[in-house]
Amino acid sequence: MKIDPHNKADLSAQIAGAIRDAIVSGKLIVDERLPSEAELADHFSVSRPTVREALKRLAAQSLIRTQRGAFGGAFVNRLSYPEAYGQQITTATLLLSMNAISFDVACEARYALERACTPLAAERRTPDTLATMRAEIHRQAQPGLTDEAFCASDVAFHRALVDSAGNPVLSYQLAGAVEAMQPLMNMITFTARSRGAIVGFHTRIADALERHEAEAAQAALSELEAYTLTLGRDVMAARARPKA
Amino acid sequence: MKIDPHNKADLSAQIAGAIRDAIVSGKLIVDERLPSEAELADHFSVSRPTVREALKRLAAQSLIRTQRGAFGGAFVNRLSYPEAYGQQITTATLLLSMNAISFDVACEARYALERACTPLAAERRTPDTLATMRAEIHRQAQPGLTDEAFCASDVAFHRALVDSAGNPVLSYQLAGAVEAMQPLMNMITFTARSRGAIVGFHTRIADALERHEAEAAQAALSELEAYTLTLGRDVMAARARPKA
DNA sequence: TTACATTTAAATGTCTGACAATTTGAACGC
DNA sequence: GCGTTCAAATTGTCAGACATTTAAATGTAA
Repeated sequence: MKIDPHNKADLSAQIAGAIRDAIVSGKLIVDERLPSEAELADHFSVSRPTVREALKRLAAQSLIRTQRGAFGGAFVNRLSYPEAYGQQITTATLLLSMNAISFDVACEARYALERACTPLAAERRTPDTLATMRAEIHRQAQPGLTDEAFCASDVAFHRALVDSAGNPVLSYQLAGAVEAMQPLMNMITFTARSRGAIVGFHTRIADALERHEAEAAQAALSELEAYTLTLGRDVMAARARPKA
Repeated sequence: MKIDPHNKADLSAQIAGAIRDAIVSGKLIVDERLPSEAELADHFSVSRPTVREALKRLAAQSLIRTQRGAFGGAFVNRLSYPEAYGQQITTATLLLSMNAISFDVACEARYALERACTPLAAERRTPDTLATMRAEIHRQAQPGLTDEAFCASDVAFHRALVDSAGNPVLSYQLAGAVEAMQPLMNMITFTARSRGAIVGFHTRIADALERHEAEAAQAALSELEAYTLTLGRDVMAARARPKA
């Protein structure tokens, strides 16, 4: 593990990069203890605060965890699904909110990804994931639900749909896409009429999955996409002419 | 922006969280300058090194960027696609390598996601993305290519396929899934025979996209998935009985 | 007036040294 | 043998200082 003495970038960034490379390449393995901060400072010929800044960078990416006390130190962290989910969602949310992604593009991506796991979901859906979907549908039919709560339930329904595919890698990948859409969806005002329509689509999807009918589920999903798109466009149009 | 004085977690983590929340919630907007390190230290009643550790955490997630000199400081960073790609790929790669994801599960997820963008790719593929795919196919047919180079070209082909869909959100989501598979794919020894078969599938996919035939492309993709799966299983089986 | 060189101030980057807090293992006494 | 105490190692935090970089402000000459 070496750093370039002629590089004029931040030392802490260089050191973090060197350690990150060692982890990604497998030179440092899971749960292995890194040298102490003092030893790292000595090794890289920098001061301890600089080493600490580098370690904090790695900790922010969940690459290491630290423990205080004797025989404590920094350890290579096994990246868990929940940690990866969290980072995925933060990144995806910011990417969408900061880059003027159109509602149409985000919607298209989301439903394309969901349709991708529908065949697997139709094959493998469990009583458990079906029950989750039914419960969320029931919640969505309750009157007096705020728009935010309706949206949150919508996200929960779609996550259950994704989880039905029984593939953790897919679940991980789609968690970001589905959750990141929520702020955009929250801008929509769901009237009683549109809620009814959405609950109808959700019911059709759940029914199709229960009967192992992938194509019917995909069809309902596509119709839901088209409907969501019209709702979103209405909102955008209303925003474009605020004089009304 | 406040921190809990009774929380016994690291101060730098708390401060980073407070600033992150302010960014994600929109209280701090893109390109806005944060207070100087000295001001932040004063605001949170901590020392400057502690503030710096917090800022390095945020920098590691590309949430802020820093500039030296007068009128420099920390600025809220617009998360760009390349930055998001990079984080996505690092996270996905580690998730796969550290969690004993089976080749089958990873493969299934990858091809499911790719099939999801095939209909869009068939509709929108450009001469540019088609040319990229053809060039990679040509490279893959060269004799004397190392397994690693063949794999890299394979990834480039599939990225071109994904980019053909013309949806940056999809491209972003799938970058991680496709690239993260590379280390797993690198374990496969590609014989001349299997390379020929893969080039054949790739050619069928490119041809189908050129003719705007989504279903033919999906069919070729599914066959490629099945073929990849058998190659991977052979490798795993060979590893399971190393006495041979 | 304009163009260019110089100065200056503000900010981040880095270092040194110190102390606090936490955790573990080992020595000690019963 | 067992519980208690103590020492050592390590991270967490702080204070102050200096180095480096950058851009605005200032001064100077054509």
